[in-house]
Amino acid sequence: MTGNGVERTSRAVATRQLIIETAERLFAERGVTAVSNRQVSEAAGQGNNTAVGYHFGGKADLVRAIVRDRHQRVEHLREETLAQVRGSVTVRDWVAALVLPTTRHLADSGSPTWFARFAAQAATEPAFAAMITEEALNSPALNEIRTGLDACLPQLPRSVRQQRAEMARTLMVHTVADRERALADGTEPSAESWDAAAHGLIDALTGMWTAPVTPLH
Amino acid sequence: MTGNGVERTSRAVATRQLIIETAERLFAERGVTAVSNRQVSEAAGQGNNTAVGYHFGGKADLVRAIVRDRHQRVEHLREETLAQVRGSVTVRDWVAALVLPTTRHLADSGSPTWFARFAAQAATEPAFAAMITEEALNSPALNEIRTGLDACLPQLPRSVRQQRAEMARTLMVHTVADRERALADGTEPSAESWDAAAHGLIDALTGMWTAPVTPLH
DNA sequence: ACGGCAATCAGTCACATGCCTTAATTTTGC
DNA sequence: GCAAAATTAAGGCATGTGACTGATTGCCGT
Repeated sequence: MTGNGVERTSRAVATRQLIIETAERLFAERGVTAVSNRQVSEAAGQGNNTAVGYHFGGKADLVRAIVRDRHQRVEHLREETLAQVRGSVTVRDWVAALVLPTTRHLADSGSPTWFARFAAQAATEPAFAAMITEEALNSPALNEIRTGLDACLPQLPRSVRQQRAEMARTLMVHTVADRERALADGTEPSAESWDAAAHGLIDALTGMWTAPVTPLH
Repeated sequence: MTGNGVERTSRAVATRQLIIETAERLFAERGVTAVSNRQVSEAAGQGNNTAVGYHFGGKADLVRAIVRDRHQRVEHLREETLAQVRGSVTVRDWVAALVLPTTRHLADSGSPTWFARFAAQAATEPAFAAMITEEALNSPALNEIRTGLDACLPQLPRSVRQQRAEMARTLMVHTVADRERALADGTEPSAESWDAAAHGLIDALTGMWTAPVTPLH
């Protein structure tokens, strides 16, 4: 049947993983909707042109599988980081806990990487945006970081808090994607390393979260 | 010949404009690459299924035309705003000059609007990203605002300035797109009005730009 | 009024895609 | 080992797409 996440034969999980990685790369380079399931299957070396359909169901399910695969890897890093910040009441610490797991993962993954560009596109594409945010809520560590950050900013009005949370998410996703794209293009990235990019992002996000709220008019 | 921007008959410019507006809507709702030229032509009421090809050349040229059309409208508002801030040395003033023209244009355009979502997608799609940034550089007012803002932050290192400029751009584009999407979905937007969203964005961006730069390690 | 020409319409063709069917091959449960 | 299930291979089919072609409409200046 359609591989629905249940453990299958080792060959099957290998091809699943191969398709996931191939698709992530193609999607990042050419665009999620611009790449057909057929192209993914063929690029993954599958003679069967319906390999994506067989293993995942459809493109949406493939996208979800890619996201889950990466989330799973980043989650470990998030838990590590979380252990070090837990109990802190400093905005910067919690912002760092939000940023560093992702950038560390990218740095550890060698070069080139594709996940950041893929994620930015998937989050922007109307067909997948809802799914992406939905998947993000499944991370316990991420939710704990969010509440920890909220606790550092008790005076922030609800609407401002919500707006800044959206902005923070947007900023993280697209900033790392921009750097990844620059690395892939060969154009000079604005930060020397993933660590430098992360620190710049943490500075900026901390400034954003702690910015004074001016009244309307 | 292919409508290349030169003034043609009134019927042609009318259909061109009709296609532009139809395409903007379809692209915003379903995704730029997910919508075919054929669908755009038909949705615009053109019996000819190659109307897009005839009037614009290809999808990339259509996207460019949409962007130019909106840029042109926003540019007027930018010049007005610019006249009021010119000479200021306050970061917040220049940030406001960056944000308000777009949000004002969206507020003035009635409801629903589609440009913000379209722009966010086009800027993220690898096939169009370069063109979008290229088009953005054609705005004299925008460039003056950028230099004005830079002048307010003379102590900022080059790399940090560049990184924050990218972040500011990303943040503006996607934040207004998020609000537009929320309006279209019927979900509660995090800001009550375009003005409120703009002020929240200005607060956040000002905080981001003026955030202290911490050294690495 | 009328002839030229831009603009629109209508139909066609080659091609890629998603989905389906069938067969071959590998893995698993017993 | 062996039968059954799972996986991969291979090809076909209907549909949608971009590009091309020729016919038709309607506006323009003379």
